[in-house]
Amino acid sequence: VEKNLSISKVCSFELKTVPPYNFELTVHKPAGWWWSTPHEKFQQGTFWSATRFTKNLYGLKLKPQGTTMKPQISCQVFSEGRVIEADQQGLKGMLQRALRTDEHLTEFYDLAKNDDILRDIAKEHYGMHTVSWPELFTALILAVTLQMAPMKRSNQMMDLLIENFGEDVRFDRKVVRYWPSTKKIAFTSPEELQAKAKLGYRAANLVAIAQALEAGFPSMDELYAMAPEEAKKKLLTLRGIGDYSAELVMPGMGFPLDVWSAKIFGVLFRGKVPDDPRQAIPELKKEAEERWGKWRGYAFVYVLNCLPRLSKKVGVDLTAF
DNA sequence: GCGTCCAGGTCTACC
DNA sequence: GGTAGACCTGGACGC
Repeated sequence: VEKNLSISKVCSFELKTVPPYNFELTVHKPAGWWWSTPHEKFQQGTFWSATRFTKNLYGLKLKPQGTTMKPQISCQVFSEGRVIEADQQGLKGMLQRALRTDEHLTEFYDLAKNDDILRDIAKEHYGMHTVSWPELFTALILAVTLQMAPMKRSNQMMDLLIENFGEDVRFDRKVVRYWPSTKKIAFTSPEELQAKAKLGYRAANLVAIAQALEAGFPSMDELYAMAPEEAKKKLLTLRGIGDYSAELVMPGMGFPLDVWSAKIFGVLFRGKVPDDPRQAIPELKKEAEERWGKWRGYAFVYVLNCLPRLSKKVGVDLTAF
């Protein structure tokens, strides 16, 4: 009989963050988006999640200390075996990058003060940072399953991928279900992915992506170390990854408009839903860049996490699209 | 019940 | 360099 072996704690450290930083709003966004896996847990101020780093699975227990203005995050890492010093440092760097602990928001809030769309919502979620994805492959899975499908179907594909090809991380008396590895998907046939995860035409793309990553594609940390344009160009070489997906995979670098968000920003910028939302995407992206510059990624996240308040303000139900 | 339509894009084949 | 058409397939809808 297989035992539910729990993995044990291997290291802990503190992460200093640049204020203002609200940990809960940052990892547990009001609109419900997850940080690393849909099955991570946030209970009574503590956050249990998981990630893969240099092929190993880790359980993560993160707890905010202090306040939004004097913030710090206590991190505990759980793993099957010992973790060498280099990987500990690597994990720490990954967390800093993915939790945006070193990002100064002063400039964004100054901009928001004079912006009709952002003024109120920046105050409402003061201290909320954007995050980046811990692991590249899982971000690519999200991008691929969001393509050309209603949200319900995308969720179904992701759930089935985790259920049939993913792994459980057991630690600290919690179970966090986690995404499949690149290795697992690289050696799975598109037909099997279609049958078991209902991926449709996306199955072949996902296998090709997994194989490209297995063959030595840069990691997420390495992509963030590149110039943004170079990183995007690299992502675009992956099969099935286009403009929208590349910007979704590296949030903060662009303005990943799809048909759904184009409707929302159409209302906010022009007072109405564009007649042809897909066609309007390039113009709306340009408008966002002119209006918010390098902070457009932040504006994107604040807007999409404050739809109820914005709906009241503009008199259109933005949550209904 | 059944048929039809299309979705939180991307790629290819043609101009 | 720009743009129709095809792409899997489960729901949502009309009848």
